[in-house]
Amino acid sequence: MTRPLIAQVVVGVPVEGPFDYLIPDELSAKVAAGQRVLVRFAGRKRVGVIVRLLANTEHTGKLSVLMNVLDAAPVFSPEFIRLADVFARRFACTTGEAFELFLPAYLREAKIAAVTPHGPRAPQGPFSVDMIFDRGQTKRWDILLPRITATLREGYGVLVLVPDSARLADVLAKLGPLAKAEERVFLAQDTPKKEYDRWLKARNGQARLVVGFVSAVFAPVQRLGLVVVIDEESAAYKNDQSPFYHARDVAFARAAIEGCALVCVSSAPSAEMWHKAGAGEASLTRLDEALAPVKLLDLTNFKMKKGTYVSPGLRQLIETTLKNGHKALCYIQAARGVAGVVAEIKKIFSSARVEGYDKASAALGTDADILVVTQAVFRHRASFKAALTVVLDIDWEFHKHHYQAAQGAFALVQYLRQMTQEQVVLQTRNAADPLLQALAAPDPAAFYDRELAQRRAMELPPFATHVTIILRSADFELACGEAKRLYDILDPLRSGDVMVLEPQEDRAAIVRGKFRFCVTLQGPDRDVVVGIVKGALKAFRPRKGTVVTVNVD
DNA sequence: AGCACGCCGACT
DNA sequence: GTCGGCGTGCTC
Repeated sequence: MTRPLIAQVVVGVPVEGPFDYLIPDELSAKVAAGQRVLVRFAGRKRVGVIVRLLANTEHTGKLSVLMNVLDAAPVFSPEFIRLADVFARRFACTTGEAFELFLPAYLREAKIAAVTPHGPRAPQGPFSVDMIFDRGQTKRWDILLPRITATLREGYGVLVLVPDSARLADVLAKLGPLAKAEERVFLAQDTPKKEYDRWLKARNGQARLVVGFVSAVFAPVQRLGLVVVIDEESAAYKNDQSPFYHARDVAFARAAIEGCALVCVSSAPSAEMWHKAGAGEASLTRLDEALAPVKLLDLTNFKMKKGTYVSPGLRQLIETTLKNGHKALCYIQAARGVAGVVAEIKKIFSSARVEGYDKASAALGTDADILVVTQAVFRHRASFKAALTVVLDIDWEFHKHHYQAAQGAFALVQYLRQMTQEQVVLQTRNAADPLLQALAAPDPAAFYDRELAQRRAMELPPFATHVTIILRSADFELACGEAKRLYDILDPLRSGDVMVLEPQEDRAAIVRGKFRFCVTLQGPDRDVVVGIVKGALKAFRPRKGTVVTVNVD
């Protein structure tokens, strides 16, 4: 092959590219796909990434010349170049923006990365997906630890994702000596230099076991042999800003590209993963464990004072529990606040020790007879147990108006069961709801079957893709008008099975003083729906003062 | 995204 | 007259 003269480069801007650059003689020995380069783009210097080298260009205008090759070796492996491509199509951004996301902040600027060349490619293969459904929290490690150990022993790298710092502590404790020697934890709140140092240790093959949060899914672990996603169903895996990627989905794509194993672990698998298992796209391993039974406490015939939660039925249950010298745990949504419930319960059970526990609490009052808690209690999921657990208002969880609400309520109940010895009671005014009954059924498959049937009927994920385009502005009229204007561009683009929903206020209508409107598209084929959105956004230029973001599923 | 170009209103 | 607002086009 003749010496490549052209480097195709992508940069972190919302235009797809790639852009062709001439390779000057003095740089010809250093250019390679995956290299970071310095280019002049639209009149100013930018850091870009070479995606391919070509012998000639198809671009008719005059070409600019590569200014510099930044690093001694490519920062990105061929697998990462493919991941950027897949990521951009999946989450509706450009390849250049994907590369920027993959890099630690320190390397988004023209600093030099002390990277060593990639080793020869030797996939661990084959690509496989396992869903471990561990109803408790301990048996999973009988599978995970040997797998992680074996993968490391064979000379392959391991990436473990955890949703939050409580899980991180649990996981590091379980990994024990393995973690001491080799783990590298990626923390978002690190300084750029520290984040870069850790990134570099993975990239240069010194850290072969990496444990981290959402964005650690991009950690450049070398010779990747195993990706583990702990508590796969956690909402924390969804990136909360644009691009709104889901770390589990990225892990899936990454394992497929690298040709390695993906293991998802959960006590309450997402409906998406349960569906994948049913469709043969993942193996399902069920680790059964006896858990406290779940009962519905029907409030239909009780008139309760507004803002109170203790029904006569619940009062009896708690009395019995206290009489037996046992503890009761009352779960309330954080937004309602624990203080009011603590006051109500103290009034009823004047001789009992009642304590609240939420995000702000220093310690869990383990001596209390009755604990009123929010989701913050799951920091103690592995250690604390009560005889009786009550979800004071399961309907609030169950009827949040987004499609993962029932899934979230199911997970909540499963976690609470792990902390309960005798029974979990759900107070409800919808005791006849078949999905809620399925949620309380002894066999978890009952819940998934019904939930997935409903999602199929309503054309919700995983049976369809939903893409929401959010327009935000400090000016209400502007945000509203822009949403309407975007809708008018999208509407004629829809094909037979793609629906475009009328513009409406976003679920979070005002965030930090910005009004939010959204336009939602849905359709059975993700590539088609995302393609339409990308096409429309190319033609749509938001007016000054409005920001557009895209959220896939 | 970010920049240049170009067209209209209100100021020394 | 011309300064500067922002709509529009373009980036190898």
